[in-house]
Amino acid sequence: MFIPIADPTKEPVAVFKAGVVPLNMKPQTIKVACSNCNLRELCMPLDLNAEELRRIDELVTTRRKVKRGATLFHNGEKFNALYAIRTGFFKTCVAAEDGRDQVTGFQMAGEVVGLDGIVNDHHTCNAVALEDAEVCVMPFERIEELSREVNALQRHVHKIMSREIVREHGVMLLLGSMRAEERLAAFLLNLAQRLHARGFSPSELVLRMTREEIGSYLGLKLETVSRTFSKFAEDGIVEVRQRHIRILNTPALQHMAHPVACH
Amino acid sequence: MFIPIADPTKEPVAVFKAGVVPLNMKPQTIKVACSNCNLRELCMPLDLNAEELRRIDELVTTRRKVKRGATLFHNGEKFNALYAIRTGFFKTCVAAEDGRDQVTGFQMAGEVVGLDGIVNDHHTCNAVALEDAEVCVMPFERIEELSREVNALQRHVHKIMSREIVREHGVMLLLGSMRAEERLAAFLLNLAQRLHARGFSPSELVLRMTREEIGSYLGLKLETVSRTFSKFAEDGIVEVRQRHIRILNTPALQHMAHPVACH
DNA sequence: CGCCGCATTGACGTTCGTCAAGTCTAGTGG
DNA sequence: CCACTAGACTTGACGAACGTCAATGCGGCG
Repeated sequence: MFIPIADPTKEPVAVFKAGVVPLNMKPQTIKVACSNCNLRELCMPLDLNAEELRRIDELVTTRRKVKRGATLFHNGEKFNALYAIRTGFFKTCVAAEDGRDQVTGFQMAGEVVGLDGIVNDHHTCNAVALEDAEVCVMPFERIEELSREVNALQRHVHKIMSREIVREHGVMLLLGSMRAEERLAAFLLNLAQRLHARGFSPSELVLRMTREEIGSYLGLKLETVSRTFSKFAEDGIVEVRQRHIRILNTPALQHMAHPVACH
Repeated sequence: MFIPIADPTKEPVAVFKAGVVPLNMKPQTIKVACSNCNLRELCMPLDLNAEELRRIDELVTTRRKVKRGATLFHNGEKFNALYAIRTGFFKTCVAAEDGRDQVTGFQMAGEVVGLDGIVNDHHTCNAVALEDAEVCVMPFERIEELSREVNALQRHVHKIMSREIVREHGVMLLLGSMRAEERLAAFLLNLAQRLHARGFSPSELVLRMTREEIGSYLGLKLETVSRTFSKFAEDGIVEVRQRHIRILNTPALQHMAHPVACH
């Protein structure tokens, strides 16, 4: 099956609890270099020797907190850096000049945002935190410099960009040829799978975005999203309580997401 | 205005006739190194010194002819190289396992295809020639090697990938929130603009793809594409004779593509 | 406790998809 | 050079899916 949303788990990844830190350390004393970050498997290359690991630590100059509702970067802003999400949840959206806007993705811990800014040296979309978040700032100049010397990093950067392109192909398939139920099913499965890869339950999730944001991403109106949730609930496929979702019947949901495999 | 399809003209580009070569040379004697290719401004970085230009010529190992209807690469195939289109016209499409497929883009001379293959070392879509075509084969290993040494090339590769991401954002906006007329208008304007940048008329174009392929790209059925063409013709905005299109009223078309800018 | 934003649900309308018939054109072979 | 054919395109009638508008419900936060 083709999974239409970002999938960093294509490369083997250890399962862990995101955000868990030893209780006997105060938060501000925690050394958060990439080399000992528990998200390293998600946002950094795997096969690094000690020397390379040390150099990779130079990539992140600062970290930055972004409050819920605040923007990490916005359309038109000068592009300087890519951002690796440490904690929190983002949406990215592009705006048509007539005011409509389209959510182009939802990003969570370990994923990288900002790739849109490279072409024109300015960002072409907005990245908005859907919950309080923290990101690692990686100046692009430094990424380019370092990836000339560390082959694994160069390869990694290429893969991250290619992965985003492939993800968007999947979204195009979804938007271009799926019906409402198929879209929502694919969306839920993808979210669940990404959360599962981060150590959360594979069947229980809390949506960080509104029905309207889901609708924008899926090319549907919020009422249609709501109705489709209700239909899934009636059919006993998921349990829906506001933003709390429990997937009761994963195979059924998968079957919805890929329709008529057999005629 | 947001233009939802690949736009290599964001960087300044000389206007020229594609495919024009001196008549006194036999085709097979033509030396086609990047350094003297008339498409260089489109697929290669601009600011290279003589030494770098020479090295760039090493990028293209071979050229490959692809007959109309044949595939350049297909889903599942091992990824080895990126391809710069010298002549001809391609579509790329992803397939859902149930048989539906979605056209993800149309590519013409000077554009690069194959980026989807980098993540998993295998292509995830098909690239099919819509007319007899010729491509420059650029082994990806070599691209990576060389871009470690030629900064402008490194930057260029990053930009090409980022541009593709931004293009796809535009397609998502189109698929997610535009109506049929808006989609087709945006599509025609984009095609015309890209052809214009290659030295063709800004208002007259020959479609290389079927109504069905246009429909797949735009998330519409072929009948809807056909009807929308007819409506544009009735309104005197374009003249349609099969695949020959003449844009009679560009501003009107632009107005269709961005709807209600003012309420 | 009350308010406000988000979510749900219903009734109705529009757009686009489906099905079907018919036309045009480019390409093929006699 | 012309007739034939298959594929592509057009057009119409109808229906389904989703959007729109509106009323109501719910829950979290101050």
